[in-house]
Amino acid sequence: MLDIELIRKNPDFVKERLSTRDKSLVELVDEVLQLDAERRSLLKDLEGLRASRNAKSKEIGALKKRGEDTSLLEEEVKKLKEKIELYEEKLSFVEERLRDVMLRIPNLPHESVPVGEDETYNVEVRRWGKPKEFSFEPKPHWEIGERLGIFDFERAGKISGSRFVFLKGWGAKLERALINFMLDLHSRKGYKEIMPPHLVKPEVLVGTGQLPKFEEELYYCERDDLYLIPTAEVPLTNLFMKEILSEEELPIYMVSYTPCYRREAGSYGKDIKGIIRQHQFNKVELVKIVKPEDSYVELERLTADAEDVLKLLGLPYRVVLLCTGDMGFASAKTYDIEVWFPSQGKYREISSCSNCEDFQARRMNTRYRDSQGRLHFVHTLNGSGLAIGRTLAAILENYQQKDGSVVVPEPLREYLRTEVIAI
RNA sequence: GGAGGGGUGGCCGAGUGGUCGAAGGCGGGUGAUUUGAAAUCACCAGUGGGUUUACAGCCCACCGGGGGUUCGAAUCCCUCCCCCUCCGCCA
Repeated sequence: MLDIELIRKNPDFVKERLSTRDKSLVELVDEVLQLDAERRSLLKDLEGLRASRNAKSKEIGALKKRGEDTSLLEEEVKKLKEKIELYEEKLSFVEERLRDVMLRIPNLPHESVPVGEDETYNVEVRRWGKPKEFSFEPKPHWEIGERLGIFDFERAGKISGSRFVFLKGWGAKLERALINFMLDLHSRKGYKEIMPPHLVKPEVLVGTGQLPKFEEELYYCERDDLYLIPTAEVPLTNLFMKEILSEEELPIYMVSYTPCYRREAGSYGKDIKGIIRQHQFNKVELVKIVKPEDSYVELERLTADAEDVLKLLGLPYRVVLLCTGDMGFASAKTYDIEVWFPSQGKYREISSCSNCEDFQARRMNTRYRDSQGRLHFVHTLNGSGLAIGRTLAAILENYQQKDGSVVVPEPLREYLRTEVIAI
């Protein structure tokens, strides 16, 4: 959520920044300004009425103590009460609308973010590793995996539908090895390992920004009014929802492995083959809660920590700075890390590292008290470190051999106790 | 799932219809004392919102959430949520 005061005091700046994402957002700002003015005018009247009611009720109390007659005053307060109720109704209507509009406005892009309406305006900031030259035509990961008997898409379709998979044998083991490898790596670097709930309340998803705008992306359990998490970012970032942290507690670094559940509505036809886009996938997620002045340095470090996973696994990648039009709803600045897929001859997203500044903190109401005793919203960051399924796919493709076997990257060997996965 | 108990400020905890935004304690801040610290003493401090140049003053709201009774609710009623204890069930 944006700071209403910023919108009020500097509407043109807010409009300018938002329109770099999407021109139509300007209308929402105008709506906010109008509703906010309405709200304040109603509130002023209402508070005046309440003040006089309070004063008169107090007087009644005093008069009664002395045994005097109060029926006239009581009659007056009764009339005031009706008027108050009317104003309260009007006000809560306006406030509800204001809140709803506010919750649908995305974060302001940071000034260092390139302006552009789609991914063609993203800027590559660095590359690491050289794509391997194959002496044969590199196969897509699903062909490699099916031949090795480690993917079973058909039976997954039978029991769950499309975009699900059974990982079997070495596939399941490799997935598990990657989870452990990444958790171990990040916890050694000072991230605290967390196992969060996978089902969360609606307000939690409002906190991180998935609700109210992206409801159709989420799995929902109606009987219990709970949502399946689309990423560990949701429970981790919200861990300190509605809390006031002390300055010494910051920064907080967390790492978590969870499955992610996404309906992938509106992605029909995209990546139908393979395990790139699934309704359920595993991910190791990094979340940081920091002081505002540190958040941009922390974003660079977070991104570097995610990159380390690929470096250690020897997978070529590049880092892309997303443009304004391609960034997620809550983010002020995002780096995507894209890993090389030989069969596609392309880099594909495997991690997304974002600084949300105080956007989520406002929604969650997570603050900290500084040494002067003042309250500030924290800044929140998140990044995949990394998406497990896509890492597994990248390993299959980058480490495939002519005979269909796959070499196990060095750091995973101690977890898998094998150097090669063959039929 | 059943029975009972409970949710009050950063924390603990008193408060059962009218100067209660809320006693007291801890923790915090400022000052005094001290060479310094501890201890002691004095004083200051909730959060959000409105008004405003103002973190001054004034006003409004907030005692788990929502609704109700009343001239007036932290206090009474309804409802939901959460926590604790016991029983049942269960990986």
